[in-house]
Amino acid sequence: MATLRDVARKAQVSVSTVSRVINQEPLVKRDTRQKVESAIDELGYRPNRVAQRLRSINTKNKLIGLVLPDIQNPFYVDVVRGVEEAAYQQKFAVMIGNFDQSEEKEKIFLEVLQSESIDGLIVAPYRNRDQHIRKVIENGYPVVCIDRGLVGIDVDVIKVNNEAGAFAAIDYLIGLGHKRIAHITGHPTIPTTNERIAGYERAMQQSDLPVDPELIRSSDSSYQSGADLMHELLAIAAPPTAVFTANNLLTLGALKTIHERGLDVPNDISIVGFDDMYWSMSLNPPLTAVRQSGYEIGSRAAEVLLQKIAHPDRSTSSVVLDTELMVRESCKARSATVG
Amino acid sequence: MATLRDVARKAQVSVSTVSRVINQEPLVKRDTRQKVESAIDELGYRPNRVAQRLRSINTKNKLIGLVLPDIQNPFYVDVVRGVEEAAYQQKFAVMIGNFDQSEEKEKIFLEVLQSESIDGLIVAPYRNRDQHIRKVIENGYPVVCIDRGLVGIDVDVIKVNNEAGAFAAIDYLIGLGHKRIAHITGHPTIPTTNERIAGYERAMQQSDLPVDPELIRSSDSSYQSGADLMHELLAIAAPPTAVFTANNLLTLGALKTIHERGLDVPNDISIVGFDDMYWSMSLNPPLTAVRQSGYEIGSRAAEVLLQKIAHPDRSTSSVVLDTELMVRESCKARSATVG
DNA sequence: CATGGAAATGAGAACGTTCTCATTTAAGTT
DNA sequence: AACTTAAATGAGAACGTTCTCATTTCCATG
Repeated sequence: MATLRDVARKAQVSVSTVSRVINQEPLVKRDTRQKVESAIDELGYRPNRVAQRLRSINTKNKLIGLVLPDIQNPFYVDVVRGVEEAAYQQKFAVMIGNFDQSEEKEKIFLEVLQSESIDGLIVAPYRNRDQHIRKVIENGYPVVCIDRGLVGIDVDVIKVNNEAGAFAAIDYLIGLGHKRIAHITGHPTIPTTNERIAGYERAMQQSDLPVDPELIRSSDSSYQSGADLMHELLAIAAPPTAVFTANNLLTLGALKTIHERGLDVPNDISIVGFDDMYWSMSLNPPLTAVRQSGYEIGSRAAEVLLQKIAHPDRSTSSVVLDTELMVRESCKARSATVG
Repeated sequence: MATLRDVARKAQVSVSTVSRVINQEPLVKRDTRQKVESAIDELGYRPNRVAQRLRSINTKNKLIGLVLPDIQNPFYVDVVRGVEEAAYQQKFAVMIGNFDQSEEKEKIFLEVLQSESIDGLIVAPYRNRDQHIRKVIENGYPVVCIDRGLVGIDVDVIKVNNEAGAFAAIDYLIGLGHKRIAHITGHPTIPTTNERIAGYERAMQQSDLPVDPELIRSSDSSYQSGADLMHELLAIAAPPTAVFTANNLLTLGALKTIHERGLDVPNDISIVGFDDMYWSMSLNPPLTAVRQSGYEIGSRAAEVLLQKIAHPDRSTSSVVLDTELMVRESCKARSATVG
């Protein structure tokens, strides 16, 4: 790789001048600039980002980190795409770390990021009292959170209106005549879970329907839990006629149980999922789902982060995006007399 | 962040000694080592990887790149997980780039990687005559390819036995009594496509079945193409009784058309897909598919790359992994008289 | 008690940039 | 022409490491 020196030698100018040309500083005469530029072209010179990074105190590093709990979740894949897109526009590189919900891996990755001297970090905290991330913030790195914030720290957050999204789903089911609506959801310590439960309850209460605690089941957000909890729900005395699942893995698990039991969607049971996936319409029947745009969340998060990097004393803010109910064919009207 | 100097000052030794301790070099007296280690602990020192990277000629960078054409494809997500796992074990960080099949983005990302002075690169070339990657190899970077190699360059490849995988799928369908078996596949310029077609043909010929060119349809590997080609296939005079789709997006597209037409899987038509997904079993009916383990491909690729980085003059090799036919419920026996 | 040699440590250049400050060059003013 | 000021360029330190080479310390041996 050619270096600044090589270019300088070739263009017969000093290293400083070449640096100025590269950084588009104005104080360079036109023909010097051209001389340098052609030398750069001839040598195929590209600045060494590592050296740039080492030298520059905090600007110019042009590298941000993205830390995700589970890259297998299609929602986060969309986030990745959104972040990359926004970052590329400003010539930032993105370092992605997926920690598979392992705290140990998360810690390692956060350390790597810091010793790579990144400019900032986008993170979807697994818990909202994540100590490792807290430490990163205390070290002075700009951080933007996705999905949920952190307790006790004022931090930028990009999230979705979970309460309203859940409300819309339940309200839709109620509108179809459902009265016994189950909710399979994640761990109750996670804020998004509570928000979704709140939306569920508000919709039920607004229509004067009872909130039966037996119908709200939570555990971790895994495929297996979805299957197990659905199993439990089908076993109770007055089983639900509709179910609202709080994320895509739970949805798939619930569907598995439903199919295993030989039940038909939507004739025997209706289902609405939180999280739309690009293949939701390929399920049979196509799934009705609450869509949250991971892409938009990612790109907004990146924009906020880049601004924060540029203006470190910018005050923190919180962006709440809307969800959209994608009505497909997994729900069916229920005559008022039944259920 | 504390630096080497800070540690040296605190431990009352020279910078060189601290460096030696960090790099586990043997020439340090036991109690000096302890003094330094406790200073490191007290200051919470972590080596600055950027500086390490700048200084070390080619060893020790501890950073590899991973370049993927489409991170939305669950197959590549598995690859990511495999690569990360193997890399972490040796304290390598992974820089992931997803270029969404855009040559421009791919080029930018490859340039970024090089100016980050990575140690090596794992790449799934979109085409097998990718000029950008070729240039990276010529620049002397160790490169391992996934899925396909590059024409005219001797490069390490980790791939799957596509021919055998396709053969198994078709042979299975033939065993069920199918005779008119369609194949929806990707662009014929892509080597994997040809290999899968070859497997298809060999299976047909082995059972003395005609290879009807009308039944083999190819275009790009998109969802839309899957839907369109399925449409075409259902319109011909003697439509197929079974279809083999060459990747997951094509499978989903084909399923969409089948469902739209009100056809039933597997009673009206059987389907086998190449690429298994974690939610394949949640489709209705659960999809029979040829499984290639992205995770294993990724981890093997990382292992080979790390070895190559450690021993640059290692000769290139090619690893071919087996596929596995996951029989579920999307295929049904066909009586010999029909079709 | 030198003394030779290994073991342990230190001094300082180097990696490729940026950035501050000094110097040179150009241009304008009287 | 002499002087002032602004524009353009250059010299060299600095970033936090590694690494070569030199120096010091230590111990065993004659």
